[in-house]
Amino acid sequence: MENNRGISRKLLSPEREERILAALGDGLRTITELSTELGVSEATIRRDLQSLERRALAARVHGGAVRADSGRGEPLFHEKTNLRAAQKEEIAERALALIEENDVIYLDGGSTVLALARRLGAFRQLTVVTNSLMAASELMESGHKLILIGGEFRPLSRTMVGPLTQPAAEALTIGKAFLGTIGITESGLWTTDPGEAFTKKLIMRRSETVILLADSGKFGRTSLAESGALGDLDIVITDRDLSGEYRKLLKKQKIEVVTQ
Amino acid sequence: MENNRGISRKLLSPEREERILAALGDGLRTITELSTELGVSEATIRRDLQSLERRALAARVHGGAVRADSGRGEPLFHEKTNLRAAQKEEIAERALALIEENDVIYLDGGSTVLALARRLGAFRQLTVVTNSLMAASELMESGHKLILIGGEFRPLSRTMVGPLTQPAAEALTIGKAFLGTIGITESGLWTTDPGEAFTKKLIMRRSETVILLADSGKFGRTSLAESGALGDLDIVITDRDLSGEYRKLLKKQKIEVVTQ
DNA sequence: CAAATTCTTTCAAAAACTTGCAAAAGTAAA
DNA sequence: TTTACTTTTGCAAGTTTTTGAAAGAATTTG
Repeated sequence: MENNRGISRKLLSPEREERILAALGDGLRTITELSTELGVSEATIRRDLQSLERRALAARVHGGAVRADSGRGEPLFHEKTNLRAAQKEEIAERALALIEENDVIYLDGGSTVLALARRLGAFRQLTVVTNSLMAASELMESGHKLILIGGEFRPLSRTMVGPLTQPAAEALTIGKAFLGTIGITESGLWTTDPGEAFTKKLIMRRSETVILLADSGKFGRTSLAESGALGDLDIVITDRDLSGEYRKLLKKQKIEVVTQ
Repeated sequence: MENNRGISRKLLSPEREERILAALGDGLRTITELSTELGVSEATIRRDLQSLERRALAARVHGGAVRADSGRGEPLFHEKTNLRAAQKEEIAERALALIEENDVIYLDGGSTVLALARRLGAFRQLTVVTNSLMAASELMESGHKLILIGGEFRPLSRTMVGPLTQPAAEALTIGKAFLGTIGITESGLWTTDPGEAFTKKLIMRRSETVILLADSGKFGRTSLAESGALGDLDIVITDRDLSGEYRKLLKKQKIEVVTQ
């Protein structure tokens, strides 16, 4: 037999894939539940879930799994995708006001920035640099000059991240960078993936103006990897629910806050 | 019998093709089911499905098969030309035979290479480098490691091209590069766009084995930009209609020709 | 910290797949 | 029609993949 390095399955039949995803439909399911429900052993369920996880269709947790709600490229699992949709649209609208014709802008991954990408039809001629395949799809036929940062593809966020993004990014100078984030605290920005953190920091260095798009729910949240300091930011666009505490914190760092 | 590299059937009768596709109509069917249903041996069913798969009409999985079109999530972007589609599928099938588990491969733009990308599910673990957004979309959920070459986006071909692709490409070493082309003549390969030519040449330099996928209609055609010399190629995969003239030419350059 | 649960890895059996071969079924030319 | 040739088919041998069980590692819980 061939050496397959721990990858234990070639393909999952579409039928069972379908059934598992359906079973995962309503929240978290345990391995035992899935096993009895589909009439196969727990070992098999584990292998199936491995396959689904590898393709970013499900996320495993100790004892079970949840569906990776394919909400257009947002890394949210059991959590709601569109709970803050209204705020995100508002924030995108405000970000749009910061853009001028002929700008060179950078678009990060994340649903808030994607909402901004959808609005760029309002302009005639922009140079858009991005590491997000979602944003790129959105802008493919826009007529704007589109530059993709290469790198390793991260299925969960549908972005290119990691060290390979460096050489290409170093060759560019960006006017306004629009970034999203998982969380923001006193000590800086937070992201789930180290590769993503790497690329975010890189882009901040190469940008004249760094603009963070973060709804108020992001404040106070942390995650695995630190992806930049507050001092790296020039402008933060958020919604009106931002607490006074963070308002003060940003002010102290001389960061312009756009709200309302 | 002729040597067909594992492809064991020339043609499937339209009548049985019809019957099998009808049987596949509603979801996944097992080989045994199909065998008893159509009254032929399982071996024959397997060969029939092989034929259907080769023409992208059905997808096989361990234990059975599903219809290709009924499955979810296929048509991401509409494919333009179905010109020479059969040849392209054949060529892709031969190209697939050159790939081994754990290879590092490069996929160029173009519909022939895209047909190859669609078949990569047959492997568990590949590293796929590409400058094609179509190929990337196809492989997003494949579980393969996917690396996108960054650069300026060229809408027509949905690829990243030009000088910006250089820094990222220079950082990689590719095992097998699968390239398409607009035309191929005595003096080399031809492409419509200088930026695309630049990137093709770059990739050839970074690849151990350069494999050109070109149906016989490409031979003798030129275009705006020269994108490489014949000497840069190691293998050419084409269809059986290749004229003796070009056969000789490739032989003289010590290029392996895979046909039929 | 230990017990209980869950996960990963390994193994062997079962199921499914591929390939080579020879017989059967087609096809085309004489 | 016969003959020579090609293609398809079913079988069988050999290979690969999937699966469930079990042992040991890792994680969670009390």
